[in-house]
Amino acid sequence: MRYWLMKSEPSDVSIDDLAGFPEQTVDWYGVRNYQARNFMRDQMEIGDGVLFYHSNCKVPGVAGIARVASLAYPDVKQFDPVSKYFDAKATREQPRWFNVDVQLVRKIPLISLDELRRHPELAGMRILQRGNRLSITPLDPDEWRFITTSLVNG
DNA sequence: GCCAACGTTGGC
DNA sequence: GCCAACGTTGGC
Repeated sequence: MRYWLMKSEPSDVSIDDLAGFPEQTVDWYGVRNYQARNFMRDQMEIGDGVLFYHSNCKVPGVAGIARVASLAYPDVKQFDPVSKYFDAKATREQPRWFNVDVQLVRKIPLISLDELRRHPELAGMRILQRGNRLSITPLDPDEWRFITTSLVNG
């Protein structure tokens, strides 16, 4: 059982979009970074905890709690010539990009990036490090616990 | 919309 | 396999 922080731009898929999807589940398409892909393909398991993070928006922060709902499988968008995520070098036989499904557990009052920075317990979070751009990062169990208990209920 | 940081690409 | 050029990310 692992824990992850996954960034989504709300103009693409917001927490409310997710809540309205069938099964409140989305296929996490469009990851085009090898490190982030490898996390999904090699490490994620069904039931892993996910913090759903809103990025590149007015108030960035953790917008909900979710879970990994499938193992990784080939990202369908890599085969779709009209998609901006199309990859001409990917084939059905040799897919390059993978994604898992992510299912909403519950929406929470937004924990802003500012708020995250305020807690020394979270100082080690990848997302808070200077220059970090990875869209999927692992979370320490302690960080997960602190955020999903102390911050969500406090 | 600016720009620092970082990843990828491709010529050599 | 180096590294300059270029593209992207994402907070501000």
